Amino acid sequence: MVANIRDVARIAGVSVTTVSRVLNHHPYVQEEKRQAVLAAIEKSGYVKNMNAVNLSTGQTGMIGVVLPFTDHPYFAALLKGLAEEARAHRKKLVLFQTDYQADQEIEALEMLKHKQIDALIFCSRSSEWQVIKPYQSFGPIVMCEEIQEDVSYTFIDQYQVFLNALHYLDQKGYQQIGYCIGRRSGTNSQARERAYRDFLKSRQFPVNESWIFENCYHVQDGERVLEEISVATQRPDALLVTNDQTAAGILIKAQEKGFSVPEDLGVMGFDNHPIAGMLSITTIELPLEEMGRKLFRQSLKQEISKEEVYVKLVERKTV
Amino acid sequence: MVANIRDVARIAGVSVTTVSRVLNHHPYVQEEKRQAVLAAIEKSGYVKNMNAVNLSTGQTGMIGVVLPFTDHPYFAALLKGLAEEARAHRKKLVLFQTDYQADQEIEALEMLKHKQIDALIFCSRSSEWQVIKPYQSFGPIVMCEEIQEDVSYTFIDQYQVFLNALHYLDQKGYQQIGYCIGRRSGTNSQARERAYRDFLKSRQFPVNESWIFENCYHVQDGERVLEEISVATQRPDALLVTNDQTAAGILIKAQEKGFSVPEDLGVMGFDNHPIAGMLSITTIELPLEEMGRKLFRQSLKQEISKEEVYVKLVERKTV
DNA sequence: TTGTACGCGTTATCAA
DNA sequence: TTGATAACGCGTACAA
Repeated sequence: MVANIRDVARIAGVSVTTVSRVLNHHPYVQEEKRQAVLAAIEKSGYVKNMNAVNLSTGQTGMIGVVLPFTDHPYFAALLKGLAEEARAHRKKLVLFQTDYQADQEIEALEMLKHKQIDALIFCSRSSEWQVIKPYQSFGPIVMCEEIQEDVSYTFIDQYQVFLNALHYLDQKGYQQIGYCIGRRSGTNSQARERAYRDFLKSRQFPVNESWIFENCYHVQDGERVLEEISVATQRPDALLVTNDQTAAGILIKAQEKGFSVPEDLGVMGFDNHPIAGMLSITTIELPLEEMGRKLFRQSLKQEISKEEVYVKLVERKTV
Repeated sequence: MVANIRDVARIAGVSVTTVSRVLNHHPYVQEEKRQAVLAAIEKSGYVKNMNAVNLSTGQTGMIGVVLPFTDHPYFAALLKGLAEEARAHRKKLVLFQTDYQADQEIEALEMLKHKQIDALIFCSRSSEWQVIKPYQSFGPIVMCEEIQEDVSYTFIDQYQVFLNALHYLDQKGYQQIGYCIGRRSGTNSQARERAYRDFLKSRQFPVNESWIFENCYHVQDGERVLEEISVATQRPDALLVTNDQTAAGILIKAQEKGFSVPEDLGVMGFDNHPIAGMLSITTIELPLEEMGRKLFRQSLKQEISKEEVYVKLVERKTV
């Protein structure tokens, strides 16, 4: 019933090659035969089976994207940039929402190996580099972190950015600085932690492990952080908060609890998400969509490249 | 260089059929030969090419998802549910971020036609049903709206929900009610508009076209709405706002402009996004993740089904 | 400019 | 339990 290229050829009275040429807009085909083929396609209800094309060419036009969640503004913004660029290149994105589960990352890598996707972009990862590395032989792999390995990536100099932010808080007179972060592991987080510890040491500021708050992603996490602070005996006087959602939660709860910001507590966010504007949060703007676009372009190239993007301090009212 | 199933067969001294059986964990294969095949796979560095499998089976294990943006909380939540269920079924999602461009929807439909994806889920659409309809013969298509056609969908009874919300505002004494919406077109939006007009007529409330605000998706849109209201000669005393982001923008700006909510202006949001909790917005909670999960399950079935999900009023302080 | 014939790598069928 | 062989549908040298 369903016609294939051979049926079309038969009906049109030409060879499959000619049909293929018409299909792919190749030159070297008489207008007359072209029309005959087109008519045969119409008549037979022929539909191209891309799986056969993929098998023959060894490509699928699909690029995999690994990220923990899509419902967090950070990753949503990254994804937006990726999707824009993918559309511009007429490629499609296959989503791997991992929830930071390594097995989902492996599935993505396996799909690269099995030629279901042409390349793979990691917006974040749980797996060790050593497990990812061998898959590079199956296609381009792109990371979103500064990693000292032979792989393409787009990065922000997290160490320097964090250090600058700390200096800024220092300048404003804060001396008991803590920070909120998603997870402690991950190259980006560890660069931040190094910056933090180096800074405290250089300034001889007090170190208090309980001023490092983990699992901070959403508004609720920020509320939790302020709850903890409010009952602590030793309180930080400023927080570096690695996303604006958490910063927002902190502010909301601070108001509730009667903490005044920035007097009792300085709060510096990251991302410059619209919520930061709403609540007048001083924040560090990250060019997430641009990162997404760069990441995508890197996934198209065989050559390894390293791209840096830069942040911008947005001064508002919480520091 | 790269080994295929025939190479493996040759090395193991068996037929390709036997290799295929081992690969697919079929019974009917001697342990001895099994081991030989496994050894041959190891030795040859054999990697399965899924495109060949897809060609042979006519399936890809990929499901397409069409949505305008991924960086809006409404669609992000839907996508989260979809992704969860996809993972549970070991399927992958292919993303079509359309920005409401019909041509992107066509591309998705064409991929279904060309067997690149097994099914297609529309979270929203710009195309006429008539253009989508013929593609149903190529695989399951699932919609996220109540549409009187022979197609699967998961829906909220938008007419009734909007009507209930309007009655609630009425009960609270508001009489000059307007509303904010994303776009006027779309089944869901039109059901809401019908509810709105029917309600006003039944109550003989004034109709004022300028109280219908379009293009409301983000916080900034809400700010814009309140700017407009503040300079209007005839002001609404309450707004139904079809997403919490816009509602939040309205509140922020209202505070700036010295409008008091709910006294001067009642605001009722939709979604029950975390931001609604933060700003104590009275809102109608939509079970978006559940919708995503249902939509995904429908995409796996050939039979057409219609699934309803239900909303919940969350009373807070803006009405 | 056109056609033949083979390659792509797997699964399915059917006979042994 | 195993194997030979035919699909699956398209792209493309190479020959004409």
